[in-house]
Amino acid sequence: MKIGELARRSGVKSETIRYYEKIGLLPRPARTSSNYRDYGREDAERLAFIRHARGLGFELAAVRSLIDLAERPDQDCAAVDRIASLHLADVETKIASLEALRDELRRLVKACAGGRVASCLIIGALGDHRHCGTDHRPG
Amino acid sequence: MKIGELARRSGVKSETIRYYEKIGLLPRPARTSSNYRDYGREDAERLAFIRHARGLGFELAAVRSLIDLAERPDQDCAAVDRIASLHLADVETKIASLEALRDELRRLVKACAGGRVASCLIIGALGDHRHCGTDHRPG
DNA sequence: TTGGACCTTGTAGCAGCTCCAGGGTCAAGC
DNA sequence: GCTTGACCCTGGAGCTGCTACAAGGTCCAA
Repeated sequence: MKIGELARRSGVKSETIRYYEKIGLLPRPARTSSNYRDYGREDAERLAFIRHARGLGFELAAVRSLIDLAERPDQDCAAVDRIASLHLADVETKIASLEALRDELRRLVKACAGGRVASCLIIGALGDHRHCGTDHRPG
Repeated sequence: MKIGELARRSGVKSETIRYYEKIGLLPRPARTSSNYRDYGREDAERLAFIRHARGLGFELAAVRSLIDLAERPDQDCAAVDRIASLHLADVETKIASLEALRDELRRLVKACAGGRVASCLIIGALGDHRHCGTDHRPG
């Protein structure tokens, strides 16, 4: 199977597949006589695994660890659980800060009653020094 | 005021301030005889505006637009409202997909009852082809 | 005069792709 | 046999929003 077909089957773009290979997330596949990448079932499965993990928001480093773990079936799966739990906590943190952001944006948008920019409450809030202490940035 | 003091006052790092200048978000400030950047009150206010907007999660392009608008006080503030509303919608979308992610991660983590990797439900789910259709990626 | 804190510039790095240029390969149709 | 178009190859640049160097200049105090 050439890269295009693998891309169609997996839902991962050819460029991304090549990128995964470059960073060592996918092994270098066999090559045809004309130097085209030639993938098999195992490659497709590994790529599917990566796609699922990425779909769940795991970073590439975490995906790498998960693959390593999946290849050592005898080990205790506590390490897997740890990676997933850390990621879950991370997602929960992100949600919380985005919710705080959302609430503040809602207040601002609601307060805007139209009119000139000069009296715009959104612009006013952005220039307002009373906001200096607060920092909503996630992470 | 030199860049270090502006950084301390604004809570924005010197490197970031220089970066904002480089991309044209801050104007090039006056210089002292020894070529140090020399900032005034207006610069500090503009930087505070940027920091507030960034704190609310606006992208730099949006911040640029907001600054442009803030400098035309006679205009209708509908454009401001539009930028903020779009951003709010964006944040809400992100929250929704993160919540879906969180729910799925919670299910997985909960399902993991310990034991060997071979029987780990998390690893199992990642390799499972039934997940192929779903894509949780935000954006 | 020496040290340390500050400033200057330019460049490279992070994540995770995405896209492009400039070329090679291959099958179908005329 | 030749062209067309779809596909493949490599290497490198670009995206966001900083952050972190390196290598040097400036200034003030002990």
